[in-house]
Amino acid sequence: MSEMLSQQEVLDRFHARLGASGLKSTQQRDVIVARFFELGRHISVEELLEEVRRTAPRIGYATVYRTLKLLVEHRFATPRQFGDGQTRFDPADGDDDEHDHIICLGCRRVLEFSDPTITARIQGVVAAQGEFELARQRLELYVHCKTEACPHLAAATHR
Amino acid sequence: MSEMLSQQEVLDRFHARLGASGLKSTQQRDVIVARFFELGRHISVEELLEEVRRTAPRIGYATVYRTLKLLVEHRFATPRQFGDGQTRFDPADGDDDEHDHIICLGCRRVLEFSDPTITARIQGVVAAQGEFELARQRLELYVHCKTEACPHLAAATHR
DNA sequence: CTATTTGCAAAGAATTTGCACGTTC
DNA sequence: GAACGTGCAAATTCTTTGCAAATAG
Repeated sequence: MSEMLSQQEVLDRFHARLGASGLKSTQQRDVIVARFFELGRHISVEELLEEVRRTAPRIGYATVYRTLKLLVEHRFATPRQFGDGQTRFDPADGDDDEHDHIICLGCRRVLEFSDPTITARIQGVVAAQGEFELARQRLELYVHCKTEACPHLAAATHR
Repeated sequence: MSEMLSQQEVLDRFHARLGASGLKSTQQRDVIVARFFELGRHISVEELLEEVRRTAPRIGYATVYRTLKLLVEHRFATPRQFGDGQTRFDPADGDDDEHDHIICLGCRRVLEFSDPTITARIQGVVAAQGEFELARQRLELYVHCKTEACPHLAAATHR
């Protein structure tokens, strides 16, 4: 697990990596990327577009999609699908910085967590197999939370 | 973990559950459901439609979608998204019978596995939190496999 | 006979792409 | 000023839905 980096540091690393790939830094990209890291948690394209348009109203959603794709390719974002039909994106620091999710089936809240004992167990199992090299893991726990705010209307299915 | 049931038993249980919900058993549903359980592993709608049309060429894909939705609602199938844009469905026995997946980023093969030591650890963590009731877990390990058949062209992203 | 289901085609929703115009390097 | 990026709208892809005809109980 890598240490915490500031938004600015991550932005700088992103710029550096753009340059290294012969890509350009543009106003739109800067706004999108900055806001993405400011907000900092599993956001959908639509939410991000809305946020970004406060600063730069003429940005189109194709640009947001394209910028997020770029972020994903360079490992500054991780796409997630929790089963409600929309892809969410999590910021990452450009290295590997994974965490897992707890999703409440009632209120659709998504919490992040990370538990080294689980991770260790997983790595042990994969290593024991010997046939695979682990690239990435994804663990999602679908739960019913015990908050009053949460409608406990047994959402029986994933969607 | 529940014991193995034959296809026929699962089909019968499905019929019983249809009746109990005031739903009808039709030729199309029977063909789709039977084939789904015969094939037995994370299949896409398109693949299933193709399979089913060998027996009943006039079946439309709306029917396959609707039947799978029905199966999901009654817990005879579990929807999965591995990041290639298509929903896959896993057969289940109508109770809870979960397993996890290893997905090769190179060749897109999907293997099932289940490891009680991991599951135990997860349940321990959730229980320790006390705030959640675990409904379902999903663990996916994205790997590069060491088969020759597998193109090791570092598919860096999820898609 | 009546409610449910089907097949088709059209509608929706999420995402990608073609292209003329703008911007960066 | 050449290459890359943007915005728009149209295209794609996956999934859902409306409706008249067919079918199960």
